[in-house]
Amino acid sequence: MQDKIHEELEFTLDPKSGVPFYKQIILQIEMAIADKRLNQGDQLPTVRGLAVDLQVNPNTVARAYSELEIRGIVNTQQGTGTFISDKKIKLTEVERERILAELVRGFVSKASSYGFSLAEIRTYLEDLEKDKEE
Amino acid sequence: MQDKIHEELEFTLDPKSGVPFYKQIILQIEMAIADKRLNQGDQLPTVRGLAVDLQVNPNTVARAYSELEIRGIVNTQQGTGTFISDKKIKLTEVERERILAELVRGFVSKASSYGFSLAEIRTYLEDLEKDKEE
DNA sequence: TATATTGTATTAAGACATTAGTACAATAGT
DNA sequence: ACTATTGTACTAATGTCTTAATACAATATA
Repeated sequence: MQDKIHEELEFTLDPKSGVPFYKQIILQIEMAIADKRLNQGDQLPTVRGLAVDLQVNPNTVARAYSELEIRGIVNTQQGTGTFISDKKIKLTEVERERILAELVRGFVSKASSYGFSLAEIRTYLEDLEKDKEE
Repeated sequence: MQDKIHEELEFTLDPKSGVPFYKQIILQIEMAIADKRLNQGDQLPTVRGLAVDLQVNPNTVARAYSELEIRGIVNTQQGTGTFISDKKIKLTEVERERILAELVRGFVSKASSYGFSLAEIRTYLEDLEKDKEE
């Protein structure tokens, strides 16, 4: 048993968005991790619990958790629950670098096609960092 | 009529990748733009020509071009061809900012969920820039 | 060792995505 | 005008995605 479930997560689904339910769940968990509302060891809502809240089939929640598990972002244990994993002990620096490179590559190629330069993107990120500090 | 078609583009398709043909075409064009192998005004291979080269139906190439056209990345004219568009005269600064923000938002939230910090991502981009200069 | 709680597996329905076949339409250049 | 060259529309076949129904399995804990 680890930490308690964060009640303040407040997941919601938008059926009109065209984004599949399970992807919306993944995105909201990613966001919560980025915002530090979810941290290592935190328990996610249970598959069943979240399914009831969101009024979807448990499989839909399970699929979201399953994708996050494949990525190493959560750990799941039957009978126990699903928890934000402690990635630091699982990924080597080489693996981290490879994943980041892959993420960045896809992002940069898309941004470039819109006419954004590498420098422009970096500057934008710098501004984002400054905003966070304030 | 504008510039000649770049012969050195060398598009290829990997049927085993699981990525749809039309998406592979889009990605390779985005890459070529990022690498400056394609620049404003350049003509892309014709729908039919590329279809023959890649051994796919013309509609598959047309679909790739069509998506790029919707994004404002290429301009298409029947009887004439498809060309890399001059985005600078079409997008306002506000629109540019909005698009970049949207791209970055998705990317950062995903990267964060893998445990990458904003600072780490920015540093990685800086290194990329330095590599390009060399 | 019950039994409640947690996640998992299988299947099927419906919608959507992907591609090819074929025919059509607009423009350029003679 | 003619004709070659360019992109486009329509349709059908096939596969994939998304979700739900339902039943199953592992763990925790009383």
